[in-house]
Amino acid sequence: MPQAPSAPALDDRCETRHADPARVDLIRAALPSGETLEVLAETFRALGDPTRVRMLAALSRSELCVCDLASLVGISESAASHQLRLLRSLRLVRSRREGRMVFYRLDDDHIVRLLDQGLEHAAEPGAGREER
Amino acid sequence: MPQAPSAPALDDRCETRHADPARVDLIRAALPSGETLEVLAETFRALGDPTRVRMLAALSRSELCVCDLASLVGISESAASHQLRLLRSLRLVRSRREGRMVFYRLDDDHIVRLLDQGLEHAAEPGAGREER
DNA sequence: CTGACATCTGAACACTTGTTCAGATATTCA
DNA sequence: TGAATATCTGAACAAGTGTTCAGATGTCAG
Repeated sequence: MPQAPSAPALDDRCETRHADPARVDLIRAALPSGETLEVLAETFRALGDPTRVRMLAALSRSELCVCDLASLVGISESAASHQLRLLRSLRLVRSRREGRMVFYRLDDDHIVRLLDQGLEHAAEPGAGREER
Repeated sequence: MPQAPSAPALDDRCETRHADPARVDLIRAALPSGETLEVLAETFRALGDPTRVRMLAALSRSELCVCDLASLVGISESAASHQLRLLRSLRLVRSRREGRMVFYRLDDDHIVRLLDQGLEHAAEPGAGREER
């Protein structure tokens, strides 16, 4: 941890002023790797769509096939299949074929906890987009 | 669980066949309200951006001002301000003015848990976009 | 008040995203 | 095999998103 020996700071921006850059560097170093953060964001983004979150909420109740899922959330089976492929690629859901049908369920309890945690926040008093 | 009394099912789609519609209706009824799911999705979507998730991860370590946050994640201060407004409107961060500077921090422990939960999933062996 | 600084804001742009559509694949039954 | 069902897939379009840019607001020092 260098502690800014002399450095009159040629570039006298705020970052080199009040909150010394050393602290910023420390925080930067403590952050998860860029790749991990990328995966994290990708996962959250998958949860960040009304259609998909409905599908996942439904799947947290019961295993379901594509067409039931589609009718449940009110989209075409094609659209559902596209979404399920995304969710599957991120290991949020898992598929199981039975005859001509494919049943989907949440991949693990992790996802349930994630949904519940989010619901807790969403259900908080005065949640949801309050300007200023 | 009712067991599909008669119902020859005029509309012989899959939804009325194997997984009886009654079960689907039960699940639909058990889902959180549409508005809650909307807020939930909006919250997750806010977390679903690499820039924002970096900002939040940084804020989980320390309170920071806009320009430190901007330099930390490598975007302009204007862009940071835009993102912070979004995060603030969703109650994910909270601001505090001190002189000309504005410091941001996570709104509550909820957010930390949400991030940690997501990180746990993202850090899982073989996480992150595996095709098929 | 004036100048400097930190942050905020609206408009506009390139880029991404979710859906639809048409058709392909896979499985069952006659 | 051939028809029917359930799901999957690629291309393409409309809608939404994050950034940049220029300028506005609010705060402090002189």
